[in-house]
Amino acid sequence: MAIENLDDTDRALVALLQQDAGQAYAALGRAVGLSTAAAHERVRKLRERGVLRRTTVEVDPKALGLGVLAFVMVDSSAWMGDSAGAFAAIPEIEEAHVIAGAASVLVKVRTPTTEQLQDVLRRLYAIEGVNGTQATVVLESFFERPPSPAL
Amino acid sequence: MAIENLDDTDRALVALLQQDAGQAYAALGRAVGLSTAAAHERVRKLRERGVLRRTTVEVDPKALGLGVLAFVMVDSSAWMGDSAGAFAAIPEIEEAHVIAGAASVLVKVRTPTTEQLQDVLRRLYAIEGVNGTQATVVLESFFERPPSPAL
DNA sequence: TTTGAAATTACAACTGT
DNA sequence: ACAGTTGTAATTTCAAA
Repeated sequence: MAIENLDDTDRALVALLQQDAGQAYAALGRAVGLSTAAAHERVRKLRERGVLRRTTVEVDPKALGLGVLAFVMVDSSAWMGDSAGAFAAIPEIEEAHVIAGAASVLVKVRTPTTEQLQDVLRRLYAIEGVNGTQATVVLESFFERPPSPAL
Repeated sequence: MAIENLDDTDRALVALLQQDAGQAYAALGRAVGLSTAAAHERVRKLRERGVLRRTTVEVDPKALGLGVLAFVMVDSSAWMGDSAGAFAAIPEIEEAHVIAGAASVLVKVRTPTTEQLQDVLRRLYAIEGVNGTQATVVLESFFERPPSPAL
């Protein structure tokens, strides 16, 4: 699952789909020099192998009423390695990563208001082992984009 | 563009599309109690209004050879408000946010190796006004998911 | 909302490597 | 066996009534 063998065609297909997952297989095939069915089969296999996960839509967070974005460093006294579930149970948390360094978990949080951000912090404190948080509020997002495939 | 008026049906459609943007309009309509064409029209308008942006595929970063994830706090002496382009020009940077607090920009970086992470830091230093970076390497990602619509 | 034509997807059977 | 090609049936999209 980790080390996958992707050729140039696979990588091109991934890049094209990241840009626009709605386009027809015929268009994908044309772009990489393959027939419709061959492009289809390649993509099916990429999905099967787990290289491609779900197809989603990017949303404008502000339009959903999510105007506040913050990153929170979560300090803990205990080993947080299997607390993934506790973080996932807080829907406002978009990402949670175990990090090297001072704090032990870094989370990305989106809420409608700063009051609700505070409420998320309260719920973070309720997680077993958590003994401190340090929130950094985002003033402006320059951009957020999908990972670009390594050369 | 910022304050949008979404009813419950719109929000349900957004949530369904985030989960699986590939499903047919007939299925979407059934799920929210609408005809195929009505669901289609709703989604078309959500796109038009910019609530829904592009449809993409989620990829497994490891499968693309992107095994290293890090968050970097970028300190600067000058106003970084219009340096978005300079950050966007570094493809390894997935997100860049202007933040309140000590450092002035927070970036999310994905690279194949830590050597290449170091190279990204070098390129960050080359940006006008940048005078310091502080990288935090991710040991394990619990999860990364799309923003869940506010209640 | 329903209808229907055009486009697209999904699945064959087949071919060459 | 494997990956690709063409052909075709079943779905789906999407505009018009």
